[in-house]
Amino acid sequence: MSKNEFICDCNVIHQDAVDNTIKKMPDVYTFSKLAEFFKILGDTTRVKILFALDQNEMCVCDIANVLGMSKSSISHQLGTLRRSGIVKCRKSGKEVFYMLDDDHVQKVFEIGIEHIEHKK
Amino acid sequence: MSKNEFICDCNVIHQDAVDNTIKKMPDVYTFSKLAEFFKILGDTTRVKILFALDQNEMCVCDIANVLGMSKSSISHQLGTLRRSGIVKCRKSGKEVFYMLDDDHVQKVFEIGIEHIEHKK
DNA sequence: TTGACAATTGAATAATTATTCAACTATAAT
DNA sequence: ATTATAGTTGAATAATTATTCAATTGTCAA
Repeated sequence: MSKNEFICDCNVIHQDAVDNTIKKMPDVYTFSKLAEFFKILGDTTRVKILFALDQNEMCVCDIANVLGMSKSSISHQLGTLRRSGIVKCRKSGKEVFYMLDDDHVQKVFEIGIEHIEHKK
Repeated sequence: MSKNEFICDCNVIHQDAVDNTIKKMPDVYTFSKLAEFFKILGDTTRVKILFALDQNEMCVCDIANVLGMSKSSISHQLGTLRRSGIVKCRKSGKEVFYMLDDDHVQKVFEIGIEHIEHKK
């Protein structure tokens, strides 16, 4: 019984590549945050919301109308986006205006769309 | 009963912004593909795999050892990544080497990590 | 202060999906 | 041929999550 069986159900084949990669691996927290970031972007409703917010800052009712969905559903998703630091908001009277938090989101978005167009 | 109630449970507040945004909205297919692309990236196991493949092309057993997971689990995830056009592979004897499909993935990855570091 | 409306929130349901397990295919070596 | 190993695959389970519904909060106008 090799020591690898404690870790995995198969042997290392290319020891150099494996060691080299393990050495460079970021910590668990970074991977977890990175995956969470992409996961939040990975939903049809949320990419539509982000597209809309990339055009203009908007309030919940406007977004609901653009997407043809309920206020509640949009508000839930905006909450998710806000808690993940992807959008931010400002209040004005009864309305709450949402906007993209920073330009990383916008960049990732653009490259994402580029990728989709490229694959067509 | 306003005509908006057929579409949504609330009224349009800023008609210009709404109309402007609707006019620019890409088709459903694009949003669907874009969301799927991000969804595939949005998993801890898959971002780790992609990080590894960004260092070196690797076979299934090597990746399994780097991540300390089973061959089967890694193979399932590689299948998902391959079917989404995010990784590609080449066979060599009994082994199958996986690598990133193109540099869009790498770019999105880098900006993603940048975003995480920036938010720390 | 009462009514109307923008927005949020918690609970429930329904749908999606990651990993495990077991069986299987394909290639290489003895 | 037989054995061992790399990899794939389908089904099942367990966990996660998007939307709906109903109730609630906060703000403005009459």
